[in-house]
Amino acid sequence: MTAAAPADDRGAREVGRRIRSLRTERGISLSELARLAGVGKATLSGLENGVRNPRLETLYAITAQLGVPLTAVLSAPGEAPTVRGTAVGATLLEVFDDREATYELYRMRVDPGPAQLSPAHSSGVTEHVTVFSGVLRAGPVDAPLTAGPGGYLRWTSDVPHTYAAVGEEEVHASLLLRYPRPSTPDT
Amino acid sequence: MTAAAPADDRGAREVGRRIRSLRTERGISLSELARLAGVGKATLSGLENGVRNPRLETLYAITAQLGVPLTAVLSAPGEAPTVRGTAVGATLLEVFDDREATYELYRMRVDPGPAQLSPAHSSGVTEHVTVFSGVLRAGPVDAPLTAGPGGYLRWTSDVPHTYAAVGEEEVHASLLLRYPRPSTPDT
DNA sequence: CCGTGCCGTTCCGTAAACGGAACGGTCGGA
DNA sequence: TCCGACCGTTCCGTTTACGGAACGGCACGG
Repeated sequence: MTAAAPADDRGAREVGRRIRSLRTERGISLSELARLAGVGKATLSGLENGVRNPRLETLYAITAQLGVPLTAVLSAPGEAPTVRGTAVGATLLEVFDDREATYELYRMRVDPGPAQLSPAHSSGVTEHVTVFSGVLRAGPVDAPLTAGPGGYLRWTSDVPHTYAAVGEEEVHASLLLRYPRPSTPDT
Repeated sequence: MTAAAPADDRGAREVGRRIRSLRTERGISLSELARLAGVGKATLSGLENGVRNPRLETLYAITAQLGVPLTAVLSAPGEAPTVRGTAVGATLLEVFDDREATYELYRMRVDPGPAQLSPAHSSGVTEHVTVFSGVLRAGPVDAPLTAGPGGYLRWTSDVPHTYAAVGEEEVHASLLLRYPRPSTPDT
């Protein structure tokens, strides 16, 4: 199938896949979601299969019913990685400032191949990684840790550390950097 | 029918306003942007004035020409919480689809006060929380876990679970939901 | 003073997304 | 075994966003 996809602007297909994922996660049928969202079954079917260019209104009705913002189903393909290295690409998703620390939340991708080294950060900085797919080997260069899908790694990054994908599959993960605030500058 | 505004799903108007802003910021005319993006002037005009429900494809062509991601003209960042309960508010930051599982990454805030209960999810779903600030008590109702700033919690959420802020400080955290894929529907 | 060029809007025929109905397939109970 | 309910896909007439062309308005130059 899909020999000649009628309307694949290579974004529509991914959007469809995400919607289908969100729907099946919730355990509801296509028919039911279509009814709840007030759209036709044909519309939703074609949308999930990536054979339609949905109107914004349609997407909005569906994502609202799924309880997610529009941005959650729209791929950000042209998005330039914030950090880029030989093997690691990371996109900054959010920054959170607290009195005690600053957090930076990244989506990280590690390509197969040689490990990438990262210099030591300032004292007290910790890194938290949750692996989505692939197998990641990361941590201090002298004592790296390994985690597969769903796994969690944490280390203090005040020493040089390394990232590497184990095997041929590229690794997707969330990376959280925690920078403790050196002192509390009163406002 | 056709009240005054034919197509104001209160999103289309804002989208149009943002596009017009981005265009005028760059000092280019409507006609020129339409030509560069490969869309008709009528299309862009109607879109900026919020009298059309654009197709995803159209929006993509225009935002690409403006050099901004699609998300830039849709919902503003820091939008209303996606999930809202008595004590917990969460915003979906990203969805990641893997062959084995789907991940949803949220920014979560838990207000002080009574704990909020969450029903059981389907089997195999795990929740991963990294606390930014405050002290969080969360997990299965019969065996909740506790973590402070920088701490990490993980539990399987196929049983009813609870979230609560310990003390008077509101809790900020990242929440990662992992939904194992029940089966492999596509090729 | 009027022609020229570009602006943004409006008109109009066409292409495509839309909703409703019909279809084949699967599951569970009588 | 049969029947009914529901699933997701496909067909089809309707609605509507689409691009091209024509329009009025404004600024500049001859």
